[in-house]
Amino acid sequence: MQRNLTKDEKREQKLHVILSNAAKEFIERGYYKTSLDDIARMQNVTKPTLYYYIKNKEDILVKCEQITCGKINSLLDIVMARDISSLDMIQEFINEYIKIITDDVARCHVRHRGQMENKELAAKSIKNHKNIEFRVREIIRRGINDGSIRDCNSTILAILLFDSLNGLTSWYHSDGQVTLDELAEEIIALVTKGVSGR
Amino acid sequence: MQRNLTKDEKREQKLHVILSNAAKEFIERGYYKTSLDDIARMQNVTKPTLYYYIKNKEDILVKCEQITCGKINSLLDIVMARDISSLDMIQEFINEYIKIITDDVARCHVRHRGQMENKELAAKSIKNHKNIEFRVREIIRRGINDGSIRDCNSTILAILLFDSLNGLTSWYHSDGQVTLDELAEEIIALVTKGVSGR
DNA sequence: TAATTATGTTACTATATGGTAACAACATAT
DNA sequence: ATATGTTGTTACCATATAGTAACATAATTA
Repeated sequence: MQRNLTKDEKREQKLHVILSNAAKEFIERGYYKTSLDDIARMQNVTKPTLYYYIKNKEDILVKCEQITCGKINSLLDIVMARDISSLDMIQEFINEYIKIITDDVARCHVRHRGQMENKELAAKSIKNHKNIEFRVREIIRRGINDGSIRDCNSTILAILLFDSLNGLTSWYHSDGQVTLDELAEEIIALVTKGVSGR
Repeated sequence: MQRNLTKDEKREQKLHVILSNAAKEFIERGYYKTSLDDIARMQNVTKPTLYYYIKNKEDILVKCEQITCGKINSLLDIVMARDISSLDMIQEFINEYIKIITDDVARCHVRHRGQMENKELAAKSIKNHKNIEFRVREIIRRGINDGSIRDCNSTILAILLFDSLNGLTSWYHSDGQVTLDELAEEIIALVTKGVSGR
């Protein structure tokens, strides 16, 4: 048995359910094809009730983003603090990033990042991602300096890395044939060694 | 001076203008935020006029897809017919694919692929892409056999390759600092050699 | 020139849906 | 017990917009 939840914890929990359900639906049917009525129905409540937990429809995207970017930045904090080569940092990052990103809320964020109708929110969203990309670029740059990473365009590399990692969100499902570990291994091999035969 | 266009050529041309404009707007503002009235206004016509060129709004996505997939499949025909190693085929493919994909109509297709509301159209769209992916996988498989490509999971590799290439559509703009050739070079280096320092 | 077809327009309908106001019931704290 | 804040409801509005019908006109063909 779980101890009784406080009022705030309950609220938090309900918000999380709303976000998960909405995220899943946004991914499967699209943001505009999923109405607030649909989302409310999934919680067995009515639309106005949602407004106790979210400011408006777009706020769902914002909240998904906050949660996901929070996780990614924490991961970067941890990885960058470790006493390992930059190449190893990248590998470690890939390993954990995959785990973070294959979750409905994160998927939803990746798919809708920077697409808010509210210009300010959209700008903030893009900035959020750029910041994460910048931090990874920083690791790459250090790697080029310490020799663990081949001399290359760190900007392009960072982008390509994120494109392939984020691409996972649209095809990887945990119930498929490929496990997360296999996947991570394959990606890391590709990133480090490339595909060349000899 | 250009010779006079036939009726059908004119029609074709107008359709192309509609598709380009719509594609650009769908990318920038989103499919649902761009109304048919908006698109019509760009051509200085009214909404009903569009219906002489397209069946309905979704048909714009379908037509963008047909054009783009046509180009990609032709490219694959050419590349696969050449008498070069499979690794070289992949390199050649990347080189040309980048040129195809950095165009508004292709961008629009990439962004909206498989997202039609009409289930049949969506299924056909996914199939279209899967077929292209399959052909690239076939090149990879041959490459593993002939030794030009390292032993790896061809399915995952094909997907990752397309994810990073298609990712270009959301950040690469020809007016930026990176030229298409530099970009292709960097991607090919990454794919073949990876990033490892030594 | 007459007839037909392609291309365009104005005006409209049907429908969906984000958001809100007003009200109800419940839990909690004093 | 009573007051207060929280969480929920029903009913509604405003607005957007895909698609169509009916009509007008230009262009092409017979």
